[in-house]
Amino acid sequence: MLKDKVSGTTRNRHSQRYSKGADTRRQLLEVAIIAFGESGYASVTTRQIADTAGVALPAIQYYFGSKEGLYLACAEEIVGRYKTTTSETAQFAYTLLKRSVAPSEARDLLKRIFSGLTTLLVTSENSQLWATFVAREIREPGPAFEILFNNLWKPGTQLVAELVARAKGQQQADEEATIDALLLIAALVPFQTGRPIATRTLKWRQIGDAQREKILAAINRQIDRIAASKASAA
Amino acid sequence: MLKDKVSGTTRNRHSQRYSKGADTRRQLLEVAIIAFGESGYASVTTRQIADTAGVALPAIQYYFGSKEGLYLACAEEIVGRYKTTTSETAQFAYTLLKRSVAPSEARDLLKRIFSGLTTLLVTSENSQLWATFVAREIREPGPAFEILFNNLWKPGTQLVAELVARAKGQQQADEEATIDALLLIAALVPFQTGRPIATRTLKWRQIGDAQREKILAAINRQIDRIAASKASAA
DNA sequence: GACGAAATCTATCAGATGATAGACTTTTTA
DNA sequence: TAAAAAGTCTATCATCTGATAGATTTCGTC
Repeated sequence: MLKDKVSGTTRNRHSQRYSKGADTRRQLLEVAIIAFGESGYASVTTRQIADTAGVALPAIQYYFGSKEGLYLACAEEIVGRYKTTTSETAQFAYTLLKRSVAPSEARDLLKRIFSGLTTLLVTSENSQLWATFVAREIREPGPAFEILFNNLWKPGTQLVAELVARAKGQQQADEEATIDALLLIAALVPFQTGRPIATRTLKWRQIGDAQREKILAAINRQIDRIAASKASAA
Repeated sequence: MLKDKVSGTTRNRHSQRYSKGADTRRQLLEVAIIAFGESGYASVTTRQIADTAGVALPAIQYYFGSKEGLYLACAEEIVGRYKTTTSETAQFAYTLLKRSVAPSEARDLLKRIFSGLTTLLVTSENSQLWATFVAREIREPGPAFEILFNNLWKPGTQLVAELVARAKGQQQADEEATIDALLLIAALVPFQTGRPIATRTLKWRQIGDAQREKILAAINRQIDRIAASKASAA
């Protein structure tokens, strides 16, 4: 038997009897994140996942309790991976925010962050997979909404909003800066969630390094424009 | 019997025997657009639609042939409504584009268009319903993709791209202008597709007139910023 | 008023889906 | 080496889902 169906961390209490299941569990998670991300919770069947993962159907119930349990486990797995990937930059940014930040400094850090985000969400094959999972759950709140909102979205938008405010010469993010931050983050949507239509509209066959540069240039233009409009009507 | 299952326009050929079904058909469409828009094709069951519409289950097969037929009919219905709603502004814009347009003129027209779009997609209750339908099909191409892409998305983005180019002092939309246009359109996403998370991030309880003004102000800021950056590195 | 097309209904089917039962296999431990 | 835990499998269940069959009702036409 298995105790904690969701996190699955309760194994090897004081003497592990037999543990090979970690591989199967990981394999199921891997396949499920991709499948749920591509097609959504309702469209994916447990049989599809089990078949693709190369395991028998009841393995899902065995390791995750239910289809929904598997879905939640995917979200937790993603949060873990994301935090690992972005911890350096995030740490640096939070440290910076504690002291007074010059507008140009905030602007450059914004560019740096969005360069990383573009790579993470648009270019890198591996992260596209879970990025679609997150994007879907964020725009259509489901069982995993809270965990993704609190761990990914909320800290991310807050950071961007604070930096936008600094770039505009303010000391703290107000509502206007937060809205600008949302629009800036939304600039990634066409190339992540909206990839099929963006490539078609721009007549791109793929999004490679050349395209990545053009996207980044457009986002940097937008950051520069925000920074340039320092004294806003308030 | 009924001939054309999808468009359903083949009735009353030369002498209509008996026709009450138009009401039922309309009612099914109305309910289906909302349901598909809210939850997506796979998550909605034909029974849900039939029950909500207050008709028996086989009515869907009778009028639309199949669930997918109903879905396609929804898309056609939406295209019709959208064209009706936006034809004035669109006509005006296309006429304008035929002659040389001053940057300030293009900028103002952009603002006017996005003011209308914001009302259409964000404020107005009626259009939110089908807007979610369109947004979903656009980002996850399904059976109705082609019709929505060709009739709504393509002409819309082309128009915005041309105006963005003019606002930047160019005579024609190049790739950079098209990307800027995509980012501008993407600015609506947080408040349409991303409404639940945007309201939560901004601590808004609803999106009323006050919020609409703030959104519009942010979009206008972005348009002004684009127009201000006329001489871009090319 | 009778005929027939149009429309709507009840009942049912075949397949898919999430979940479970229970037998069998693998590995650890004592 | 035998007991026990962990893991995996086949077979099956109950339910849901899209679709169909076929009877019944509605209403314009002649």
